[in-house]
Amino acid sequence: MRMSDLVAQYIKDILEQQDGEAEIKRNELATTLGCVPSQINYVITSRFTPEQGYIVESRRGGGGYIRITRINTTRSGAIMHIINAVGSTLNEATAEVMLENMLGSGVLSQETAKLMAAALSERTYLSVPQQYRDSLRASVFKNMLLTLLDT
Amino acid sequence: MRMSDLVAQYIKDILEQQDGEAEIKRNELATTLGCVPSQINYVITSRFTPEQGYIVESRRGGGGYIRITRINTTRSGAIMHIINAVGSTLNEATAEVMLENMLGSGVLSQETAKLMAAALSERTYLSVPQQYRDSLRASVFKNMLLTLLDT
DNA sequence: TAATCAAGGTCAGAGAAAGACAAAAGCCAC
DNA sequence: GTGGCTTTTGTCTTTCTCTGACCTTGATTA
Repeated sequence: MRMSDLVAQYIKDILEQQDGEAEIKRNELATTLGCVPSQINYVITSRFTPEQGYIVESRRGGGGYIRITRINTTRSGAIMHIINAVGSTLNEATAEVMLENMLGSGVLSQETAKLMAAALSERTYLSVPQQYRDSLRASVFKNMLLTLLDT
Repeated sequence: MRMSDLVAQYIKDILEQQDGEAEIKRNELATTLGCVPSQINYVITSRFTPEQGYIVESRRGGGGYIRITRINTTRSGAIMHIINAVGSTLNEATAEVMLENMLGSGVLSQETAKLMAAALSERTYLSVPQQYRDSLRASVFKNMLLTLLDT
């Protein structure tokens, strides 16, 4: 197993145990896992980005630390958030961005995201007059998201 | 026997042993079988394509790999069958029966089935005049099913 | 306040893997 | 034997990982 995976796993374990928040000491962790300190930075910048649903804060100097927080600790919370953000109409581009974000933050699986993208794509709505499409899309999107709340 | 056949056979053996999933290291395999690494790429692109029922994922860099997954042909076949069975219109009741059948035969997961049901429900289409709904539903259904073929 | 110590941050370079692609070599059908 | 396919090989590229040297920031202490 790669060193980077090991470090990532270690951090994820802490996040899991501590409800989405992990505070580590860079040097200490590097020593524990037997790697060089900058490896920790590498892992954080490559695997714990905002894109992937994490916030990272740190502090230097004596008593310094690195704190990694998982955004949207609960899946339902994230989904509710999106549902609320969608108004009565929704265009395709916006829908796609939202799907990508949810995919990136692990709220949706690849399969689910693709499925939803298909159900929201303009191409799928060709048989319906343009004037109805954006409100239809909003409705489809929200109804699909609602079903994800109780899984 | 040709080198390419040897490589293909080797991969198929692993797929057989490991329940449809083979993870290999390109250079290692090349060394084992006594060929050049790009030979492996050739075999994969010529014999393990999506058309032939495989999904290939890979990763470069230290600790990289190539993962080949055999797609479940029974599932794809079942999905294709449904797609072909749906005409240019589809009412809610029929859609629901189809979903239930697929759920029952394990073609769809609970989550996927619920998601699709939401995207096809009459309630979701309230903003669209009735006359468009059944063709819209058919279109949404087929497009969603298509995305399930390559997973 | 200045010096010192204790963190973490940055960045570039080396190395490890896979990918792309084109040239060369085989193999058939005709 | 020629044209067109598949196979084989090699070269160069891209992506990802790991490391070390040096930098910046914050706390402590003389």
